[in-house]
Amino acid sequence: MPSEHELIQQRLEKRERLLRLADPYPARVQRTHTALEALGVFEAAGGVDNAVTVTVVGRVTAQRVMGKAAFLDLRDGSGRIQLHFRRDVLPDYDNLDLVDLGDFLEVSGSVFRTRTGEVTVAVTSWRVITKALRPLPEKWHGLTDTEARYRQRYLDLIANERSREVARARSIIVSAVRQFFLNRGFLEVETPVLQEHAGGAAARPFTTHHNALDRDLFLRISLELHLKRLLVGGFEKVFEIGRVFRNEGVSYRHNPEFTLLESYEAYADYHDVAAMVEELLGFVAVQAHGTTEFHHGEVELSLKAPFARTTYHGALLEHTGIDYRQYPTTEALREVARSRNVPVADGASWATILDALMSTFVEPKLIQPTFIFDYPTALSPLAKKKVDDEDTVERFELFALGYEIANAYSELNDPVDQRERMEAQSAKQTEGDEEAEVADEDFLVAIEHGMPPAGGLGIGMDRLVQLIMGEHSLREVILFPTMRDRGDE
RNA sequence: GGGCCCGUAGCUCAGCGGCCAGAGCAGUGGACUUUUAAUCCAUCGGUCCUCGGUUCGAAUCCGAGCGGGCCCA
Repeated sequence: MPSEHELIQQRLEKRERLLRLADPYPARVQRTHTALEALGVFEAAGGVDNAVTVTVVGRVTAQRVMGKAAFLDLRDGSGRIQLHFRRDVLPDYDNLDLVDLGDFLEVSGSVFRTRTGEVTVAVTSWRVITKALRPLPEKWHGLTDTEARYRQRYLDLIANERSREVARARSIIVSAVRQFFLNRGFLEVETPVLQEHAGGAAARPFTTHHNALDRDLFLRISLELHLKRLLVGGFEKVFEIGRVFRNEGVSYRHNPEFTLLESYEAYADYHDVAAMVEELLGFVAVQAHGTTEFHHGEVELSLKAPFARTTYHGALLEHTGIDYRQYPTTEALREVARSRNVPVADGASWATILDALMSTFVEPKLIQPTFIFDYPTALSPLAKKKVDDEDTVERFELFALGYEIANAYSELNDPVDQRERMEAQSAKQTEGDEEAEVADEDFLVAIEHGMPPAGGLGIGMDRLVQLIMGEHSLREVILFPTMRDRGDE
């Protein structure tokens, strides 16, 4: 782009001229106050002009030059402060010609209030501490192009307060979740990302290769099987917040890498976990918003316990009139799906079809947090069966705003049952179901040594941030979402 | 998977068959010592996403592709 090229050339020339005066990229800078603190000490000193002197640093976001004086806006991590430069006090005033929007300055001076009322630094000395070579987005409209916001997030963060707010909220939410589990005596652990078998969930893994070992490895798709090994090892409460990878499409709902929380608590069951999840969401909401009741646009959301509770069978029956127990075969269920215009792939299993019915007719209706208990065994190869019902497992999922937030089981710890179900999944994979679980012999050997009864939980952290912040797209809560190649350049 | 919308200057956008593609901001030059979307004058800046087609003539119409967004089952 010739025009952009010209803008960069002009700035490169200014950089050269600055280099002749002083290094415009110094390693060390002075700073006595942030912008916010500078405003604060001025007020604390009684709002008297020139009573306090500060040195502040930050990025120039606006310039209003009037011949022999100039006002610049300086922004740092705390906020914004105005600077006043005067030719009669600054021998190097003319060097302001070398300053562009986007450059970083270090400035010293006394603080005063202008006649229009703005607290401002009367600059007595200044220097460039970073010369920028490319122009920033426009000051008034900012950066609105969604694609550019995702591909060049740094520009989005410079231009859009909301993006900064979401990023900060994410940090608060993740740290609140961590604090919640630490407070309850859970041990935070880290388990392998590179694995021999990518198990613990139904998803296609990414494959990679270890050269020295000359062996293919997979990026993990869940945290489950290693955390359970730690239960075998004797830790009673463990959790991990980690990145997992699923080799699926990219959209506003899916990113190939996302952040998962999983926790396991020995001697607890899924009802204990449900109670804990209610507390957890309430805690996180209070940390982020100061309250469990908040709204996103029209939607009033309450994360105050207790949440609504229903069952898988009951919810599907209520919203569709379908009693899935009457359709025990794949063919019968496929016919039901067809009659409701739910598209079903040719090779789809009974469980997959059932899941399609749930996601189509039930999940989108669950706006307030709602627990769905007791899933079909066929959907849940790692959960313990109900005592009185072979076909149902002790599992719940929590939904809110129409999507899944949490997934929990009374964990299957009968090694014989676990082996049978893993081998059944394995057989499905051999038949071509690429999302079926693979048998992990090492894991099976581990639980054959005895894994205590336990309640396990998984929460998609990105979804949780969406829920708390009311963001529609996953790409708004992931700083650097995966994007397709643009194909040019 | 289906439908709709968008892609024009660094940024935000207009132009929707007809002189040479425009505006604001940013940039450059000038005026201006309390401005704050500063103001005023002048000026530079384009692969109109890509490829193909229709036409005397295409940013504009048609087709395909690429990228992005929204909606639906």
